[in-house]
Amino acid sequence: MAKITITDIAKQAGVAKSTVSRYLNGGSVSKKTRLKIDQVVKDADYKPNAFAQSLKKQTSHTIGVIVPRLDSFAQTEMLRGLDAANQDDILLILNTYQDDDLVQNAIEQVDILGLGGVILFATNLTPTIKDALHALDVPVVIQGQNDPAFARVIVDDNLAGSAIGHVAANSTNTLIISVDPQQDFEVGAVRYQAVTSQLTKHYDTVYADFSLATAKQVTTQALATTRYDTIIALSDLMAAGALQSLKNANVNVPEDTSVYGFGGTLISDLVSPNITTFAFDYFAVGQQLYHLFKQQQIKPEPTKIIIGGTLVNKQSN
Amino acid sequence: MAKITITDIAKQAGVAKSTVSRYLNGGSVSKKTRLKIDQVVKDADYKPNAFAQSLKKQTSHTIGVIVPRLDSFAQTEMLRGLDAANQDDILLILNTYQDDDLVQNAIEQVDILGLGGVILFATNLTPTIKDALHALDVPVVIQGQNDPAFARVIVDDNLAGSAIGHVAANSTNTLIISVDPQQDFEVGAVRYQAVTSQLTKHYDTVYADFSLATAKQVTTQALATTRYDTIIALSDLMAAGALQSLKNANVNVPEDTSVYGFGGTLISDLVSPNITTFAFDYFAVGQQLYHLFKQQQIKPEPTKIIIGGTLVNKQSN
DNA sequence: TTGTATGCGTTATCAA
DNA sequence: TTGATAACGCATACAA
Repeated sequence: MAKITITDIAKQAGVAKSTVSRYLNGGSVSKKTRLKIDQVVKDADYKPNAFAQSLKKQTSHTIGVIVPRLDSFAQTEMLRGLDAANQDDILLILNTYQDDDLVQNAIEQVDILGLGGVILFATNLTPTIKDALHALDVPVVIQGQNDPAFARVIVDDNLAGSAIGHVAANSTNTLIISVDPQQDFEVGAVRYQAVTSQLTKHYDTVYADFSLATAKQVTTQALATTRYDTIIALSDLMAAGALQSLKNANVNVPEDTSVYGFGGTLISDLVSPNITTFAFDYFAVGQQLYHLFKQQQIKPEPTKIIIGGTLVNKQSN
Repeated sequence: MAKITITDIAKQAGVAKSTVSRYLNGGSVSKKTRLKIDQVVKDADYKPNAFAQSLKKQTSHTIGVIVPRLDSFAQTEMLRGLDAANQDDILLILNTYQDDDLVQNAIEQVDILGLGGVILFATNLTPTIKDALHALDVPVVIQGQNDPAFARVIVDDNLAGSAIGHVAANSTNTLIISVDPQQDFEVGAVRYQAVTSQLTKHYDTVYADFSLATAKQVTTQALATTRYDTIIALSDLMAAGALQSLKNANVNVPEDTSVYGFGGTLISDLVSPNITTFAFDYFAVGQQLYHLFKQQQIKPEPTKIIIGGTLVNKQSN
């Protein structure tokens, strides 16, 4: 595809290239020349060069979206929401594979690539990462952690944790599959405490890393010594891991043990029995993230947006 | 973060900016000035402006990766492979949500954003899309369809289909959940025919669209009138859909009906019983895609790379 | 309303 | 080996 520039257009239309530029950017152009340029632009299939534009304007319409993992329904749903709300930006997805160092790298890319901003799906907001974010002079919006220093969209972990905890309140012996609060404060601390605040009897807590394999493993370990009538996993995928472990141990769900998850993602419907879960509208989270980002471009302020959800009773309790 | 340019570096080092440019690009610089610039660059934390570079060089180190859907383990595994093999490029992921028009849009972005190339996860290679790809003057690599006009990496659907078909060869009544070959020739025709070529008795074929919901629905429809001893779904997710339908119909797997899938993704382990499937190494596909792309940059030719796989016997047959 | 001239940050050409 | 200069494509201040 031959690269046709603004100069070509100007030449063919018999005007100066600044006139074409004005035409393109909605500046003042007479009706006559407008029509003339209209024509030329159309048959030349002209597309402005984004590099030149960005170089000139010192900013780009590309937003860096930093995500910890792509193989998660919650994340991809949020991406879908972002995409749906997106009007005129390019979303550059930067996968960090749950590695904090890669988050640093990704943030560096902002300067290198001249990104117009950052949307960060945060798990572990380390001081270094926070500093790097603050050093940026482009809008930053985060998701997943409720840090008052940033504009953010979060799901209502208090509501969610309480709701699940409430249903399981009278369990006599509960196993909670959580995550290290150092790794994800929002889930490992906020959601966790909302759950435990409702429980009236004894409970044990084990940590996994959001993966199915680890959740399965720690569950098996726990089951080796103890019998639980309830297992609450702080994510659907970890609940699925627990389910597999229970199956291996020949424990019936829900007859012997009830299982709960969080998220309401496809996974909760995929496994059997389906997992009773607190469903978040991650698509809406994505949409709100985009809107919040656009708002930050106009007026930066650490707004907080909370997205609710609903308890979905299925077959696992 | 103050934007520090090559001119600043030059000034501070007391040399011309062209010298700094040479320094940065491995041109000839005397040891003395090299050390001097070394120092300045380091404490200034200088990062070259990607826009200016791309504008000057008329190409960028950003590769557009066009993917039909993000919420698929196969796709994300390939992305992981791409990322892992990636040395010095930026991967711009363009999600098309299985919409052919969006593929067109994505290809247009190549010119607009000045992308250095395209990696396309293809499902439906329409003439329009093929034309658009050929019109590009940057390297193009595709995955998913075996079109001799393009450099491509594909999984061995003949092998896979035959393997599954062979195991199910003597089923008396088989239901195949396929996809419209117009929508995905490789799966809907190649993989499909490899399967049917092995079957010795009767089989019916229904179409779904790779989603769990549709697969479930068409299975339920089929079960309404007929009893099958085998169901072969051309993807794991569709097999999961079939499984749910069977469960609803109180058909036992594998006692009454055997179920097979393709992919070997997490899904086959998530559902119960686990699905016997033909597992592809999608991570390797991703890696090969990147290597093939880099090779295209040097010497364009429609190379074909085939990635094999293995039959994984689980509990569903 | 239009055109001229300049600069964004970088690379490349060509003398010195 | 070095440096002055032009050019990449576009946007804008300013003059006409």
